[in-house]
Amino acid sequence: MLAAERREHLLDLLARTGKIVAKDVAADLGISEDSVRRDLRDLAAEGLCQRVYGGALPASPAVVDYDARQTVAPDGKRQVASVAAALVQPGSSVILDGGTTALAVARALPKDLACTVITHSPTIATALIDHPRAELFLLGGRVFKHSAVTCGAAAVEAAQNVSAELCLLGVTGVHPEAGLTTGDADEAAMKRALAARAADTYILASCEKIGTASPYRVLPWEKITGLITDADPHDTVIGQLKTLGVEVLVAQ
Amino acid sequence: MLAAERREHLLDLLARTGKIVAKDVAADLGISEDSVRRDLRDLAAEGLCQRVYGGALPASPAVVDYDARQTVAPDGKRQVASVAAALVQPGSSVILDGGTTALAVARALPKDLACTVITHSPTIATALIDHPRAELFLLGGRVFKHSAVTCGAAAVEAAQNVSAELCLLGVTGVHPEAGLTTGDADEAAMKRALAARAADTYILASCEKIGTASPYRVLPWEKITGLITDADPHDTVIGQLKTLGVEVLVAQ
DNA sequence: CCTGTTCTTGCATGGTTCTGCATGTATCTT
DNA sequence: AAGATACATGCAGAACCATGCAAGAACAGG
Repeated sequence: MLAAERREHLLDLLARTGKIVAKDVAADLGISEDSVRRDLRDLAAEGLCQRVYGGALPASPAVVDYDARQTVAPDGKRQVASVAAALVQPGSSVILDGGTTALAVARALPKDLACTVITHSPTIATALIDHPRAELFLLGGRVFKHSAVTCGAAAVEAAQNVSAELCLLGVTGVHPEAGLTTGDADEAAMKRALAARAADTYILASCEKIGTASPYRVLPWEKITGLITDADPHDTVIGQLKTLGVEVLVAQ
Repeated sequence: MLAAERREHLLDLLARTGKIVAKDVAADLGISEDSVRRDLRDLAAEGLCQRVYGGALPASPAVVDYDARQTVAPDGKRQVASVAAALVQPGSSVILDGGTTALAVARALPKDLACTVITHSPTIATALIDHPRAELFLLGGRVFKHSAVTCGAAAVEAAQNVSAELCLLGVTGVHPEAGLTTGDADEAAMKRALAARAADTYILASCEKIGTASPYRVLPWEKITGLITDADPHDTVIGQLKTLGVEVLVAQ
């Protein structure tokens, strides 16, 4: 592993997990703690991180301000994203929906993960440009401005030509009776088309979506593999979903 | 193995694996590490990679990010963009290429202009999300990371299904004899496909492109309507182009 | 076909940078 | 307060690098 690459890795880790433990990283990468410490010292000297006893933390808020605004996903979404990102196997293909939670998933993917990402969101495509080993496929079509994703006939048609192991879908409503719902008919159709092209479909649902419903039905429960959420596992709605046979992955 | 071929190999390797270890490549190709190092040094000098101890990494994404996000396009590009944006008639359709100059054009479009923008650049699509009256169509396909645009068979096929009054195309080289050129074969093909779908094609060429050539020919002079540039109108190369019958719009 | 020039390549050299270890010190935990 | 953990420093070996040089290939002109 190149020294510069190692430093990249550290920054990436810091951005994703919010902290670095020198000992752990050294063990992970199979290098001495001294090297890690030296790197951290250098990074701190450049203002890229804050050195603390035992490891490092992100640089002071003032410095990361700009990045932070971009990366700022509420904790819940970040946790959901992190669980979802872990589902993506090296070498596999994943269909990634648009939306802020899906964007958080894109950002939670390790920088050096070799996988194929298929998406209908230009925002997500842009976010993944700097993942050198990720193969990117963008589904074209009319851009639906409200959600910043492509939708409509052309986009659905484009989706017919891809397939993947995994589909990670965002929705705006998760309700025991109403099912999975969203605010636009075209968007709902697009989500259906995406889900149909993957072996497994997981729903990304940060806790504020649970128990709510939007006008347009996306999918019935039978069509999905599971739900990823940061909601309290003992929540009554979550309980109802489990009764319906939905696999619930809880992000804490 | 030819020197140029070797450099291609290095760039390819860099794009695929995200890093180059001089030692390994030298062993793989059966050449001395010195040659590899010399190549890497040259590539780095051209900004095509970032030289680090032990090998090389992709040209710093941080720099690209910075450029892309900061609205600060160099004055020249902004002037070119402003002239190009003025060519877009209300109610018309325009095919917009990727690249920094095209991005500047997108930003130069009046916020309330009602038009249809067709693009293969997710970056440009994202930039136009907040133009409420602009209809946006994104051409899908495999994302070519170096330029952040979709390229390849699927993208070219998608381009066959659109048409427009105007096409605004960026290139990396504008040369009287070599014609319009760019650095990637797939990208060149995509640009040709885009130009073929518009009644008029204008080339966006900030002054540093004038008189230079890249490996792959995009279009001959006959296929384009005009050139938009901020170069000195009395420049000898510009004079030669005019002699060739190219309409030159000079941005001041 | 020959000759001189230019470019490329591999090698040798000497300098620079990196890395892991050892040591003594600082900091944390109990 | 004492033990454990983390740290900075110095050091030596290793890896890496720029430079200069010479041999060879490619090329142009005669």
